[in-house]
Amino acid sequence: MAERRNSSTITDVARRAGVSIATVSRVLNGSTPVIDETADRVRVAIEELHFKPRAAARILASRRTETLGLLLPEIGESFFAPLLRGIETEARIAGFDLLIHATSHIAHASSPTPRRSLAEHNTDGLVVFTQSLDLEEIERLHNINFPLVLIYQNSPSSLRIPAVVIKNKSGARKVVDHLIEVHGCNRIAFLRGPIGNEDSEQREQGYRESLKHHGVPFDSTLIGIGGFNQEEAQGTINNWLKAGLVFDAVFSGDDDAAAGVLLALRSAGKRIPQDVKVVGFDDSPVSQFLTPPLTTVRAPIEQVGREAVRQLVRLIRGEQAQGPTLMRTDLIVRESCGCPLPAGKGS
Amino acid sequence: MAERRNSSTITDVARRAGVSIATVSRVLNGSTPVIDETADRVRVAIEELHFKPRAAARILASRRTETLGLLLPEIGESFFAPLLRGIETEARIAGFDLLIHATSHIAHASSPTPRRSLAEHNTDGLVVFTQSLDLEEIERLHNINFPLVLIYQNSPSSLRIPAVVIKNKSGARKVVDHLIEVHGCNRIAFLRGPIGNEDSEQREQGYRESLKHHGVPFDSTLIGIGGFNQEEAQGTINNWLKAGLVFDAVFSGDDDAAAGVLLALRSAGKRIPQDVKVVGFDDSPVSQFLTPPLTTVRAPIEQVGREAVRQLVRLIRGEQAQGPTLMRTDLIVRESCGCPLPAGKGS
DNA sequence: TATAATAATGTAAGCGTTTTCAGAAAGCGT
DNA sequence: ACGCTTTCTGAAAACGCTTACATTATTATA
Repeated sequence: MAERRNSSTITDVARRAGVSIATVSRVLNGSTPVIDETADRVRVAIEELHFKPRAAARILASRRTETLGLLLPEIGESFFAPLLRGIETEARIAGFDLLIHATSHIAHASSPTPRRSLAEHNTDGLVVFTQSLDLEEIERLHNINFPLVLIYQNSPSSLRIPAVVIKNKSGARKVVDHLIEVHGCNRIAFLRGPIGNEDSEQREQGYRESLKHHGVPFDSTLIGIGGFNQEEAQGTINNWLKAGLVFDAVFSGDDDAAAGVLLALRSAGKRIPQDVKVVGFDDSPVSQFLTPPLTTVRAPIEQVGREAVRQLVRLIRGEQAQGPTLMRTDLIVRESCGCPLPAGKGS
Repeated sequence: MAERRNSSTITDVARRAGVSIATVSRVLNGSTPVIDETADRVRVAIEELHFKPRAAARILASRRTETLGLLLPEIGESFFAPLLRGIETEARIAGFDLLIHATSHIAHASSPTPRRSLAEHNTDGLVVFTQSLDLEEIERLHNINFPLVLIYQNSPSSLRIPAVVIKNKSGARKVVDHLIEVHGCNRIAFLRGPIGNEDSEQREQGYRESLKHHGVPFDSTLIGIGGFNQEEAQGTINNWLKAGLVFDAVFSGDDDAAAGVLLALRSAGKRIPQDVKVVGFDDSPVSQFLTPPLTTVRAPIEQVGREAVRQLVRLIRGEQAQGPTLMRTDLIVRESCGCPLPAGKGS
């Protein structure tokens, strides 16, 4: 590789400005007052030499990385962009860098072990998405007092790690209530997310509660696998249709899966919402573009990201940890549930 | 903040294994052969002490960061997830970490200067998305021989920086040809992307070429702003409709914008494709869910990400730089252009 | 005016690795 | 048994910063 080791260091700057490296460091960090005139000389020298402090040296000396880590099981579809946008924005505001690891492929990848663990010494704190880190490791990190914020996942009750989660149960409750109360559905299918996923479980609870509250019998054959993705949901609906299962509505665990439901239903000649009503969860960007526009539950994805980082930064700064933060949800009524098109939308 | 500085260092491991730190480093990196028995002792010690090497110390000593940077103007919608997935996957395979900076908010954010520049000393190389870094800085980095790969943007001709780009012109050409040849359109509007965006310009070229080739007159009033996002596109179409502009098709610069076009058209009571045909570009995940499913040009977004990282890694390893890599596109015919639904899709 | 307090700067000791260099041990041909 | 490689290992010097502490210059106080 061609050489490029010529770049200047703090020593060069100090020499050129006629001060000690400590003073340069001070104007760099504002850690101690420096006489204006001196500081200016230093700034000029920095400018002239195009000096950029090495992050590694800084980190090593200060023992602060100024970097946050984001752990994800995988980089999902519609859900992912707003989440990352929230996280990146807030991290930037707080002056932190962002390191991203999708952990899923670690297991079955060619590389034997992840070389760096994206924790402890490489970041000041971690935003941990559900199912991206096993409980054992979460415990270990928490026990050594490493700042951690969980998102879309509650803390194990013994640990009290701050968590930012969606009000899944009440959200699910709202949308299923709507299906029953407004549209008179009584054979409502539910499409689960990945196994072990908390969101999915809580949404199922809301679904069951709503059923119970309205005296609609629960039928376990109406619970299917959606996997929180389009393909699996599509497959499940196809199978059901083939098997002749009867249902008048589908509550899909998330919007990506709802897209699959719509696809499967339509290609089987079912009309939505006349034959089957469909609702989702998340109000991800796709949902308004689906056919018909999807009735869903708005979960403030970007806000979850921002709030998580805010809490993480507080933790890093040594402030008190918070309990779980519950983000509210809103029912977004569009057309896939059978409600009429809102009036007055034409230009 | 509570203490957690107790974690072990290479010195602790060396002492426990009864070797020098140099030897520990060697078994850590495999840089020099170490007798099996000794190596095992070291490995045991590492295990027992839960030793994790500090990345910062490593970077400082080795002058390699093992980190790649991704520079983006902003974290967009449907486009973004596949791109990042490609980049992250390939980076992981090559053993690099990934640092992400969205540069847009730097300009108008509260923080005066970005604290760290995500270049030179903080990463081994950079994947640079269009409009995320100004030409001056690109030149500077290239001149000091810093590994750089451009995506969705060609290298300034004087510089010869490797770039991974989409065959925009031929892609646009294909889809506009289709509109003219198959559907007989002759008042085709084009919705531009952000100003200065190369993709947009090349797509416009393809559009113009197709018009010219078929003898369809070019009308500059049919060129509008789409901004590569839903909102702007929606606004433009609304304005056109209000102004009574006549067009029989819209070629939207990208799929996000196409979604906006569809929304605006529909809310004005236009039928698609009967009244107006609509086509997009990218084949982003939403496009198949739009109403009607969007005819578009498939651009291999995830592949762009992967290829960019592969080239970047080669550059970092000191191999020869490549010229621009053009990724092929395919016309994806769905229904929004007026083509009939493909047969045999029912289950 | 002498002296204590205060403010600005410099000195130098780390931070935890990698890596160069040199030394010790072991193998080998003669 | 002798030197000559060939392996493996250790000592110690970087890497480029931050920061505790020492020093000097300045001002306030008696």
